[in-house]
Amino acid sequence: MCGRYALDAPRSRLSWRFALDEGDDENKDSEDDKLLARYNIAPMSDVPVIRQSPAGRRVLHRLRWGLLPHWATEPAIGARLINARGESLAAKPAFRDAFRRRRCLLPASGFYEWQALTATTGAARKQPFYISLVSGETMAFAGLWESWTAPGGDVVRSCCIVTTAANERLRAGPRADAADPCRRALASLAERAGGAGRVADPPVCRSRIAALAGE
DNA sequence: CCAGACGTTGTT
DNA sequence: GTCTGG
DNA sequence: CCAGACGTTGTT
DNA sequence: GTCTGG
Repeated sequence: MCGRYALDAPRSRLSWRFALDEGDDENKDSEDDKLLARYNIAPMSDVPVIRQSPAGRRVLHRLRWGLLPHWATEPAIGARLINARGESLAAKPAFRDAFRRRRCLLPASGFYEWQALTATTGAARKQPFYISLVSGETMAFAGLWESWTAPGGDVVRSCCIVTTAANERLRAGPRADAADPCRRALASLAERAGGAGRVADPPVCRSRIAALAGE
């Protein structure tokens, strides 16, 4: 599953990595800088998404994470449709249409998974892990998207992330080695977030994730 | 038939 | 404990 | 995913 | 809009 992730990549890198076609007017979004430098991306926020135009152009667009099917009655519906299981989405009413006609990619530097700690104290704590490619390269999630029109007429473009069985090739856990690419990437993200280019994210999450980076 | 959901995860 | 909102 | 709410009455 | 549960 994926409920939080990070993206820290300039447009030029995404353009190269995913062979984007430049020139689309939507490509020039004044908030791009904020969208492309985040280490704690949460559902219901706007995220950069790569879509293919009818003419076949690959373009970076900004959509809300949390799918709003065409039959949705209120935007809050999207809060529960942040992931779609790859094994079943073709048959699910919430995802079927989007799966047939509206697929996309969500570029990411890495993503977070939380593991429950069976601490001796009764307190149920969770340990976050940051997962990224060993190469350090930008990755992308498979995604679906929708365009939803609110009763009032406002249009909301939304998306969700396709999930699948855990990848067996994942390394068996973070190394103590400070040179571990995953740790280096997270440390870099945490440092960036604490510096001048800080992004607006919940302080509690920030400290927890920063704590992970520090160990 | 109508009403209500429409999704995922992880778990003693 | 469980749901909602972000 | 996490954080935070979780409820009712009556009212200029 | 379409499926599921009652």
